[in-house]
Amino acid sequence: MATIKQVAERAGVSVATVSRVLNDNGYVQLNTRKKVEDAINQLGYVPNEVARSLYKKESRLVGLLLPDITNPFFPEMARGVEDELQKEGFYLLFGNSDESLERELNYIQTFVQNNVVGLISATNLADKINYENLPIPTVFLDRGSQSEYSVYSDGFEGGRMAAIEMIKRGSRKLTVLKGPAYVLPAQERFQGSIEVLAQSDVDFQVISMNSLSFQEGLSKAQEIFEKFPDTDGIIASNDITATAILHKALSIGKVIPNDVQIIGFDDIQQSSLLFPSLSTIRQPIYDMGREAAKLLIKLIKKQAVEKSHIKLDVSYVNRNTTRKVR
Amino acid sequence: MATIKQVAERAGVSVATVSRVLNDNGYVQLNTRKKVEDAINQLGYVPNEVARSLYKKESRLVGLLLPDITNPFFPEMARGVEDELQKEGFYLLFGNSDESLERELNYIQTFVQNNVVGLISATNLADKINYENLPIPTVFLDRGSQSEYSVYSDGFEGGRMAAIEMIKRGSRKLTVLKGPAYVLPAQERFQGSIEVLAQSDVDFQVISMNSLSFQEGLSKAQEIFEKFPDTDGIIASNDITATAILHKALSIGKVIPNDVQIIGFDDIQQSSLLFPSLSTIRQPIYDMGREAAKLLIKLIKKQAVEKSHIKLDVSYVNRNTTRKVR
DNA sequence: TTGAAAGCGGTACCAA
DNA sequence: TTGGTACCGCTTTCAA
Repeated sequence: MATIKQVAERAGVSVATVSRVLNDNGYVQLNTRKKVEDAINQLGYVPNEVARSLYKKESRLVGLLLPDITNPFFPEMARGVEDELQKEGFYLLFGNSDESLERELNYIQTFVQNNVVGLISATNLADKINYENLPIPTVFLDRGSQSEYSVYSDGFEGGRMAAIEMIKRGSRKLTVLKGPAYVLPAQERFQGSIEVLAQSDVDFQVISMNSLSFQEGLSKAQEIFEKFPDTDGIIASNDITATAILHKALSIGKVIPNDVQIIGFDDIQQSSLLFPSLSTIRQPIYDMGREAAKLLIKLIKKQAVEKSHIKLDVSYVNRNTTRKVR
Repeated sequence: MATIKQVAERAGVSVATVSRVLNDNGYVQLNTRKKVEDAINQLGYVPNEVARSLYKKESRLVGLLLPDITNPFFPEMARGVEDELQKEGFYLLFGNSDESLERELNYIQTFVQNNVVGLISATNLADKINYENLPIPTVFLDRGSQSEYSVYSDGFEGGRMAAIEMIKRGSRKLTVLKGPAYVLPAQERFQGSIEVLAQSDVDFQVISMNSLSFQEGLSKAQEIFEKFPDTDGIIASNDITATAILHKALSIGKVIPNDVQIIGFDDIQQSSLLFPSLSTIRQPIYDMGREAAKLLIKLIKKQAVEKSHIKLDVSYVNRNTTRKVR
């Protein structure tokens, strides 16, 4: 690995001059520049980002903290973040917290130690407090308005939509799944659904979940179909649990959507691949990632930020676990 | 952010001494150590990794290069890599290449500029050549033996298994999908299947695909069912295409697996969630990630490496797109 | 057992 | 328009 010193020697100039042509600032005569560029090419020199980062006290690195990239919700989001950051020449330091506070704090510290210029966090667990004294801007993804900068989607409205569609499509005895309290976005969805249902003429019941896992969905579905065999519509907390419910329903011989309508939330990729394909409330996952990155970039560059809380719209995706509307 | 100098001042010692207690080497008297530790705690000091990295010419960072995290195959792999690296205190710099050589080279360069201590690459496109003059060890993931260090699974044997199972379960007119030439692992699978079929008494045909996307799977399925309506078994290149085929088959009224058996490759998470769930050849995706990380760690630590090419076993996963064996 | 100081590879100020 | 050099925060050698 060639260094700036070697380039300077070969070009017969000082390191200061090399630095000038590298960063394209200060005065450099044309033929001096030429000499330096030749030397750079001959040596295959690339500047050491670490040295640069040390002096400037900032890098081209951004930290991205996710609960678990293995959850199909997050890869799309990560991709949105990356694609947007890449345009501006930023790179990702990346970690999964598994919703463990210890892991989360550990990653945050490591990111900071490595001079990241910003942080995007999509975890549920951590309190704002853990991010408060950081020397760098932070954007929270997929969580509500309590934090200073955030990008999320309109869960409340999504919950409303889900309930409205279920009723419109004929369900009269609904079951609403309620996600665990620490998953904030799931709470908003739930509230939205409840609001609509409470104002309507249908019966409904609420089942609380301890996690949004497939396994948990399966066992809750079992419970629902056993205890309330006349349920004709289920509003799930996300697509994973909706998928589990669909699975269980099919395996015990329910006809979907005739016997039971099912609606999910998120619209992860696989939801359209199920058979029957899953009707759901779509979050613009990829765009959420992009918006978060765009917001962070503005913060990094200390540009004016018009909105510090960016709420994106959700939409109903009509597929085959809900009935045709008459 | 406190610096080592501030710690030294507060503790009334030199920075050299602070460094010694930090790294736990050299002689430090017990009460000196105490003073330093107190100062560290009072100031909330954490060492600057960038400065450390600059001097030592190595970091705690590892580069991970994937084609696309959005492809459900890769998150699990990435998780395996991360979980193993984390144990040793390494962190991930991460990028998606989209199989673009330009992006790939760009990421590699950035990784190197940031002093990564090692690299794991799961891309298909890039030639070994792009990695040859790197100053750091590289492990190739999910690709064959041409490269110096690699972790992959036994695609050839997997391809054989797929064909054997299809025949055993009664298919007599098989269609084998062949992935694009640049996706090396897909070629091996294909070769394995072909070998078995060629030695058997069944009819078979080969359809070449230009990509392993869902869309392409859908259109090839259409073609197959139109042109060869008597096909009673399809061996797909991966689970994504198998899913597309399943979809198309169901939508035109085929009964699965009675009319047509379908077998995939990979066993990505969603395959078990389909209805009917997808029979497939399972790659130990998570373990592949872990093994790659373990191998890289050995290389980084310059420990002896017993095997530079790690081939993991695949297995047949019997689900509901293949028939019960009599 | 401790401290002074050189050096890692850059950037940027100041003087020439 | 250029070069010398201090400095970023840390590690390590050498001398005390």
